[in-house]
Amino acid sequence: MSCQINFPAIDQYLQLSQSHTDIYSECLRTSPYISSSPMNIKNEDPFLANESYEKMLPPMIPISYQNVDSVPDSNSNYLAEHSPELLDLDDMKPDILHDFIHSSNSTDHYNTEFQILDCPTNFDYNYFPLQNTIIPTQKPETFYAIKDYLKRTSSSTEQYSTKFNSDSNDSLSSVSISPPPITENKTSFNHAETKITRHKQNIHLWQFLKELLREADKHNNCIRWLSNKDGIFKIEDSAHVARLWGQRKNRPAMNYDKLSRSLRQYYKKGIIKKTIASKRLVYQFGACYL
DNA sequence: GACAAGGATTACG
DNA sequence: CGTAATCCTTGTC
Repeated sequence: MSCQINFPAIDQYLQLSQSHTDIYSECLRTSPYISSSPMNIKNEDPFLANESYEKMLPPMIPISYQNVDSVPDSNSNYLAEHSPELLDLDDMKPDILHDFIHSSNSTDHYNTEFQILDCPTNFDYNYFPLQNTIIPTQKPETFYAIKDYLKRTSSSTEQYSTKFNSDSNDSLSSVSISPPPITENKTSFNHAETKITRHKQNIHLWQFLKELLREADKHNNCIRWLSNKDGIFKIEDSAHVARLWGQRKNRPAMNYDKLSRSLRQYYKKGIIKKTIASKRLVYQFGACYL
């Protein structure tokens, strides 16, 4: 069972990798997640076999071949010679994810399942987990599916059997996700030699503000939406918001003066702007960051 | 006095 | 190098 999906970043990956036929063949051979037809998703994975996940996951891309110093087959020499020319697939994941998110957002089928909050043009892969990017509205499995996808693509050494528990204050049910099959071929690669880096979560101010806006009730309404649709919000208690920001960043000396300076730095990037009729303590997220 | 705008410098990952 | 933190000046309400 397969489905057609179009992801430019994956296209690019495949295009580049096609010149390395042997390597690409090796990718196919060693990964159960990418089919011989580039745009098809194979459903050998029990995780993907679930109908509800079928269209939601981009093909799993094998982790980077860079730094692989022992390839236990006849392609060993070829890989060793060509691996520096290959893209670091870890580096491509942001683009792939970006494609995926935008694709999901623009597809009617998914519009009712996702609420995309953040789709910055300079998608920051370092900033995970995704719960600050995607809010599950109807199908928590969808959210967890992505989360699990990221988990699996970012760390092949982790155990895949993960149980995600929903917050107690909403109606989301918990979902158990089974481990994907690890083939002999796949595990034969020396993954320990590949650079699998878990970047430390480093939240940005605009992301933090969105977080507060999402749970305004928890913070005495120190910040609230004036127009959620247009991304216009008002800081009702500047000192409180600054204090919360300072707590998050472990900067006890944070105040609104400094926080607002950081906000103004966003102007030229289009992340945040002042509203047309500029009002005190009222800001607006740029269209790409809604 | 609180906020806005933005220059300059420094800190940090 | 990018993002903030920090400090500062000038201006508005």
